Amino acid sequence: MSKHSNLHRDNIFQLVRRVPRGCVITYKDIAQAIGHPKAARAIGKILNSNSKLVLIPCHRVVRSDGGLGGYKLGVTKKAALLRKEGVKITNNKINLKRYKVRTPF
DNA sequence: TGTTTGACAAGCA
DNA sequence: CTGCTTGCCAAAC
Repeated sequence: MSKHSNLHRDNIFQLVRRVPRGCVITYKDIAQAIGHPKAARAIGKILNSNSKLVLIPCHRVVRSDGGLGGYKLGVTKKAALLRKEGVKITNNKINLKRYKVRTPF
């Protein structure tokens, strides 16, 4: 059950899985990490296929402008999860300077 | 195999 | 600051 293009997909999921509680990462950061700086748009599409929402905290993936982005179960749910982890959201925006992970990639 | 679709991003008016 | 346009990439049609 291994298709070749799943390599990136798995990279993405494993990367997101490392994002600690109370922190966020951007779609763009992920794109750069897998070697496709311009593929941010495709990241969301791939995360959308994430079936293991509990194992992979994709609610911690947000837009590079601090916007929430989307979520399989709706942005409302996403915002609730983030707030529960201590991430403050003001006017539907997140302070990346404060919550974004320090790139250990 | 060509076209359309999105959980994006950057530039510009 | 807000809204529109163009570029990108993987997956679904």
